[in-house]
Amino acid sequence: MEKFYDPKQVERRWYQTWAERGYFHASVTGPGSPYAIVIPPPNITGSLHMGHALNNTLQDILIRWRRMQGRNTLWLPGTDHAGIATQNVVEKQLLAEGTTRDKLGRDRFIHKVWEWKAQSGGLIIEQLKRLGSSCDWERLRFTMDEGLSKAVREVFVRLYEDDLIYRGERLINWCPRCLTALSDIEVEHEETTGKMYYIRYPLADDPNTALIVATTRPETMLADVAVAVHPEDSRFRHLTGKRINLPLTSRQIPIIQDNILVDLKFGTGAVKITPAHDFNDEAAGKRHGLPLRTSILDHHAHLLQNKLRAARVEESVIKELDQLPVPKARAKIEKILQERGFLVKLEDHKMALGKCYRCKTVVEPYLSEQWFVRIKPLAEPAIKAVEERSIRIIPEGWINNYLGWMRDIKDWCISRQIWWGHQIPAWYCYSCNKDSLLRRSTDGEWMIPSDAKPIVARTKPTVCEDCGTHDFIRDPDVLDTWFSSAIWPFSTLGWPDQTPELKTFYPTSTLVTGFDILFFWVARMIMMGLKFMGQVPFQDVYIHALVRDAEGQKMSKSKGNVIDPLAVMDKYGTDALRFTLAAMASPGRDIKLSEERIEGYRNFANKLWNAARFILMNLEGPRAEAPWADRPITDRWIMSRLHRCIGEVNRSLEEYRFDEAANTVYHFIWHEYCDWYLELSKPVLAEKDSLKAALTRTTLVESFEAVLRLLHPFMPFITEEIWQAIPHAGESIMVAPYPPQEKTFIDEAIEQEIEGSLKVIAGIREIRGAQAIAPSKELSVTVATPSSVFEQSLRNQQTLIASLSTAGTLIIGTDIKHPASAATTSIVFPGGSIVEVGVDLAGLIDVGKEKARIEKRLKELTAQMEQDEKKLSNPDFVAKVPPDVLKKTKVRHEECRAEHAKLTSELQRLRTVAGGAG
RNA sequence: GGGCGGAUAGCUCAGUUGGUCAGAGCGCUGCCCUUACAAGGCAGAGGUCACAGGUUCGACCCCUGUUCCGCCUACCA
Repeated sequence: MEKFYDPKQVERRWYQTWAERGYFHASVTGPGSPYAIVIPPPNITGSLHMGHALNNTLQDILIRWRRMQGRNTLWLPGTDHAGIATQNVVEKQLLAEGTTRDKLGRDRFIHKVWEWKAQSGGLIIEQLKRLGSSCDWERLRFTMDEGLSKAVREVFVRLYEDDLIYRGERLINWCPRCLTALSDIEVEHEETTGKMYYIRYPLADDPNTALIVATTRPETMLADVAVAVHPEDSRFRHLTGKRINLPLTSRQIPIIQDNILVDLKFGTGAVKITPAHDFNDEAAGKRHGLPLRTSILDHHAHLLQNKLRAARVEESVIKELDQLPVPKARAKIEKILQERGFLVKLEDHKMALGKCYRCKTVVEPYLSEQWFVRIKPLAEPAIKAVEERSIRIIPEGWINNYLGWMRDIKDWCISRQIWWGHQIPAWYCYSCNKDSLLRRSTDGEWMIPSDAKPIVARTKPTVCEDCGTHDFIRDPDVLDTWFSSAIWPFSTLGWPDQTPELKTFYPTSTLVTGFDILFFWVARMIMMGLKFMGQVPFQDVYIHALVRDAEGQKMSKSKGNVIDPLAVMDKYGTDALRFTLAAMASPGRDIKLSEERIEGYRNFANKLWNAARFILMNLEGPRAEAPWADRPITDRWIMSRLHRCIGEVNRSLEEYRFDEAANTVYHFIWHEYCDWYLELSKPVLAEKDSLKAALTRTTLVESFEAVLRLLHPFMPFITEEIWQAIPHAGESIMVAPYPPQEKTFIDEAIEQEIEGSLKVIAGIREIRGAQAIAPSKELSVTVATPSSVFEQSLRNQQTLIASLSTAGTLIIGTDIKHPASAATTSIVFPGGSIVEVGVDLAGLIDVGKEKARIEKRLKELTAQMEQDEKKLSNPDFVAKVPPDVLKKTKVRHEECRAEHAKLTSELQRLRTVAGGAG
């Protein structure tokens, strides 16, 4: 074995072996109670980033842990077609090839996307494999594969039949670059500084009087239908009902009162109402029965001549604005208003601009025909499920977040004006609608008029019930990508068919995801699961943090602060990356990832590797079995410690405390198993042919083998590699049992005895450190203790202590006098029963250093004693404190006093020595 | 505007129902290439737990306020 662990070849080899042996596959008839996780399907356009790495590491830890526990474990993988994102990617590629999707036409474009998917869409899957993900690849699903598409149509039709889906003309968020509608949550708000325009609106009957209206989007004024003032605003009360000459148009609009839209304390107190361009205005317009004047924009967010004309904008203005995109139109309007004296004031204004979450283009509220899910009836049971804890959300802080959003949920716009996705299963009779049917100029798609009657069906209808003809056109829109994601937990298991998979694995056990898609995905899965399966889709939702860079910034390509998990895996190994992510996954806190931390856990892997080397080197001799009570005490000690560790790791994992579990096992392996147990075993093993050595060889194997199993979910590769090299039962650690805590191994008395000895060893080393005495220098050491029990236990471990502290002679006793001649030193362990360790330094001692050390310790002791005295003299403390705390305090106080006394006399003596010398 | 979370060692973060919890990793200092490991060992230095009040016998922990910093959300035109 090499001195350094080399992950590269190990990882590839073992992953392949596991896959070949079918360990990843879950059978519906498999033994054990089912444990299932459906993967949050990564986009086919995706490449593994740290978020994926974290998300899938945590899932794999759970999966491997449960699988080893003997559960019938399924991790169902898949990918998402990612409508807009994928379409954007392929469009970019087309552009490079000198063509566009419009030139290609719908069918050929979609064909292109499938081609792209076949070529590049599997990348993320290969990357997940590199991470060690033990998914059941035989069950790999894609949101647009046949079965899932069928499920999507089924869900759509049923929702429509239940009147939970409707079509209508609404104001929606429109991305002028992607040319599609977006749902509310697909709009990201970003604080930006814009301008606030103050515009004069002259009264119709008194042009010298005017209302000043404030707006951030002056171009929309051309579509104003009214101006609102607050009913309690005395400034304007007399104007209510009067009309205004809308500047730059030949229209007159009314002044009305509205107490919802208008905030008395904000702006000028007068608000323009533009229902076609603003969500609040739309609502206000509805309240007052105002006309819903159509938008002045086209779908590229360009101002359009004929629409402006319909709004009765002056021809000269139309000429200047025609075909201008919004930002330019805004500048132009500003100029025109300025010239004509309508612009009274202009100031900077902070506001939250809505942007497309896919392409960051500023979205425009846009009036158009869309499909919606009537969401309230679906949300109610989903709220209840979480309130009643049928679904646990972990950490619980997210529950309120979820409930708040669900209670205030708005209808879900599910139609998208793109091509890549599930086309809406709605058809329209051609002959019934032919008079109003138009083709869109850009891509030639049909524009379905709002009064057209949709026929929603699982398959294309054959005959029109109204006119008997057979020609149908299909609704050109596709569904929001999240529509198919919403049914992922059951569509992937074969629904709508009643498959054995569905029966065995639904509801799934745990969902592991980031909070960024709590609303996009989790909430909708809960709604759909309850609606179509009548059961929650998962029992637990574990929500993990975001991975950020060392400065706490969200990692993104544009910021250039991305730590690439693949590069990390190359450099440090997959196990190191996985362990880092697990150890840092504290609930409710973002992960600020730094390379140093990963390096630290790479070192940990190497530590384990070298422990394995040590053990393998020592397996030469015979191994013996013996009743547990006859094993060497150090062996019994480490097994006791191991089983405590096992208990904690299991408990932490039950609570989704990946960080605790990882830190516990890390600390145990490095600082107990390696630092102490392997060192303690050395003197035992040195007696090559002894029974003790033979027994310890057995324990070495047994304990280490269990340690590897304990660690396997976190570091699957290195544990398998080592496990295969040491004596073991079974064909792979992946399918070996996860160690359960066995209480019979836990022995409090032995732990105390060994740990007391360890403290003595540490004490002797400390003196070496303080006095700069080489570890190899043999010392003669005197240990004094007032406790005969402890004395006995130290005597039992005398050889061990001497060996690990390089004490040539070691004297242990209850009441030993200091050797009269030599300068000696002593050390006392707070809380332990040792009162003094005297070390005969045979003239090596540096008196000055020693005095400083003792003086410092005396200061600490004094402080502690004062504090305890205060407590103990306080009657309230004595009366109210729990007895064990009181007892501990008293004991500590006594110990402090004793130590203080000893050290004081020690110091006195040193002064004499020093004085004598000087 | 509302909501949530954070402020603990030089850096990144843990800290279980208030009482041996002031901790880890990295970094730093000293001594060690001791046949598992220098990607290592042993030892050490380093913190008024953001600030100010309060509750309590006792507060990093609970309450109130303040100051910074994140994030989510929202109709301030």
